[in-house]
Amino acid sequence: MARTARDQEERIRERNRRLILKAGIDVFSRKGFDGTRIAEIAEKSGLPKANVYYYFSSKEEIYTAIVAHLIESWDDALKPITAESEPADAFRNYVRAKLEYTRRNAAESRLFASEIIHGARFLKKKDREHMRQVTDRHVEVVDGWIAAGKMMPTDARHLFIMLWAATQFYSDFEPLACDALRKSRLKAEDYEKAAETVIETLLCGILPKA
Amino acid sequence: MARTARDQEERIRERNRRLILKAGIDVFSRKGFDGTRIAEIAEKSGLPKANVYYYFSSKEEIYTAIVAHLIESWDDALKPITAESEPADAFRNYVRAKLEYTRRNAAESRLFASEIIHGARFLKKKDREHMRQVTDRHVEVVDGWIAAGKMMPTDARHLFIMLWAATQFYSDFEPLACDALRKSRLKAEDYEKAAETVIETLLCGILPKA
DNA sequence: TCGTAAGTTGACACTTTGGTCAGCTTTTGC
DNA sequence: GCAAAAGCTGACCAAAGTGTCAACTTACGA
Repeated sequence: MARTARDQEERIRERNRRLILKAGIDVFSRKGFDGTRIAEIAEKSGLPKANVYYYFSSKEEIYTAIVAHLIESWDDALKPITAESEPADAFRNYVRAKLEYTRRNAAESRLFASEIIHGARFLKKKDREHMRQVTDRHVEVVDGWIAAGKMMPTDARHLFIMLWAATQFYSDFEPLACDALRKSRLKAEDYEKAAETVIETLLCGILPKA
Repeated sequence: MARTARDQEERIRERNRRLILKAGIDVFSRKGFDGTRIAEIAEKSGLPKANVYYYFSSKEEIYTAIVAHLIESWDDALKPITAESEPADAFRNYVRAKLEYTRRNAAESRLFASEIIHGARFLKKKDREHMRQVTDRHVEVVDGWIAAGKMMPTDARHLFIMLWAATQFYSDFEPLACDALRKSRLKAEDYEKAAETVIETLLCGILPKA
């Protein structure tokens, strides 16, 4: 038999933990930390409540596990920003990748947004430091582009904030986005149009060329 | 004596309701709807809990009163966008006004952001419709500018989303903004710099002119 | 000054909910 | 096959938190 004891054990652990975390993302993102009841996570994951506590020792532990995990997964979206690439291509790809990511992972995105809005209570020092360093590295890249005359002189840090803000908005504040666009739901094509507008506005400006 | 009975009565009512709403903004913005305990609002407002329930029949009523009130106060920030003004001036003034407003009213801003992120559960139909109509009117103005050749053709609705996103970010996601800017706290000058960057980026684009 | 309405409040009832636990079943390693 | 470890779970508890209430005080109007 191919599956060893250890294998099987890990399989059960992993499967159930994943079920719990997945249900947690769903509920936490809709209700926030305090609004979430473990009973609902248990229900969603198809496990009895006591079983949830067998794998996680507290509500906070589930929550922080989710937050920590999704921070890692964001690094990918920033990949397009490298010193070797051309600014125009890099920003185009970044905006597209980020919008696509938040569209597909809207729940995680909202969960994180809610966490930050309420003061980043449960965001671990380590994870914050990681994000700061990733930002620093990308700021350096942009400053390099500016020094090389490939870009107008701009404050790179504020620029990244604008990019983050614009790309998060559609998923995090979906009700507002829907209202502003006069749509009942956002579809892939709305995100396409969003990417287009953000990119065009950023790269070309909104005034007629002098 | 100038103050009549009616006056006095209103004075007490108004004063206490205001105390409660003010405390509510503070606590709701930090803890969210579910994380907020009426006891804490009572404490902050210096009133006993039972007295809070004398003026508001439920937690939800306090919350929705706050949300409804702050939606009105936002209309002011959009004042600069009128058909008569020049696009460049209008956007400049709008961004400045909005950033200044959110800086001074960060708690309200976060409270509203949290409400939207969690699905706008308590946002009244009437208030949503009001916001939609305000947006519509401003979209018409921008479309007018475009038709008159004063602006590059751009999707006005996505443009307003970008503006909203960028101007809300610094207050709503202050911890992230601090990290990105490598500051421990945001000061007025940081908002100044933010306004500058947003305006420059929007109006001129980030690439060297062709 | 006195009756009435408004305002105040400590104590309490009731529900929700995070977390525990003791005993059970299943799986594993040998 | 069997002991030990891992996994499972219904029942329970204590804390917290919303909303109520009946009695009390203050303010007002005539």
